Amino acid sequence: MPELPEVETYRRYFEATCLHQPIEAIDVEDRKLLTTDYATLTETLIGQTFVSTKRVGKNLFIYTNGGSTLHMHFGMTGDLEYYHSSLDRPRHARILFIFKSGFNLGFICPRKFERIGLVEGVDAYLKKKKIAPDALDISLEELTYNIRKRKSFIKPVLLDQSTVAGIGNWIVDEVLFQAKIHPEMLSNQLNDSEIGRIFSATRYVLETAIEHEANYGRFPQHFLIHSREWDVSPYEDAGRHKRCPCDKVETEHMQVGGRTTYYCPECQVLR
DNA sequence: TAGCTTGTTAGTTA
DNA sequence: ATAACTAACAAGCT
Repeated sequence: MPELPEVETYRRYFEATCLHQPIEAIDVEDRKLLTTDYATLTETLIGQTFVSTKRVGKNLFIYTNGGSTLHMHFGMTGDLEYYHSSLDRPRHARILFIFKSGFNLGFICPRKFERIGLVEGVDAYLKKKKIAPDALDISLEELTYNIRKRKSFIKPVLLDQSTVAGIGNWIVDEVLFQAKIHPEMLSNQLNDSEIGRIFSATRYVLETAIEHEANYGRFPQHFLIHSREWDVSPYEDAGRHKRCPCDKVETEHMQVGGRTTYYCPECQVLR
């Protein structure tokens, strides 16, 4: 589920656990997960310490005391877990950063869509990958420009990381719901009011999600996300409801751009 | 069980 | 050349 709020939560977790400890070893179960060859990765990082972090969209960058930059992308199912005893090694922790302190950071990737590697620099990486400013940093002007220059359904345009960075399939549905915009509105036909609502809703949804450490079950009841079907604990399941918060109709779902899309046919009408 | 899945990108088409 | 769209990627879950 790693959209922007998860990655921000991982970033804070990493900062709280992994800084300033010499790296003793790196264990890689499957080298396909690396974007840097294994020898270079270990030769560069062993003996160094992590000193600070930066997040842009769904990308986490970690700086070391030796001037290197490590990049992590969490794909669809990535996670981090810091632990001590090797008996506690989490399931699917396919890359381990083993610190001299005896603690370990597990990079968890059940479906192997995740990636780790060294990058030359954050700005160069973002430019090469055509990643737009972070969804919490982008200006209304730049967002407006990036939306209007495209001619497609607004949902896939917002999912495109070159429009704005950090929005994934669940957040985009929530943003469009809060902004009261149908996911199949054409991006180049949105007026200033509508784009303004997308801009505000993006910040509101992301800030709320980060506050709750991306724990969707705890989101406010007027969020559309409670209509989604997902794997939750029985506690969270009790908060799930298919009725739109507007209380007029049930939410519906369809495919937009090949992705499952939830929306309220009453609140989000095609114009 | 066969079909679904949160992200990204190579490949195809226009 | 560029933009839009689709399918594929890997593996786990139901």
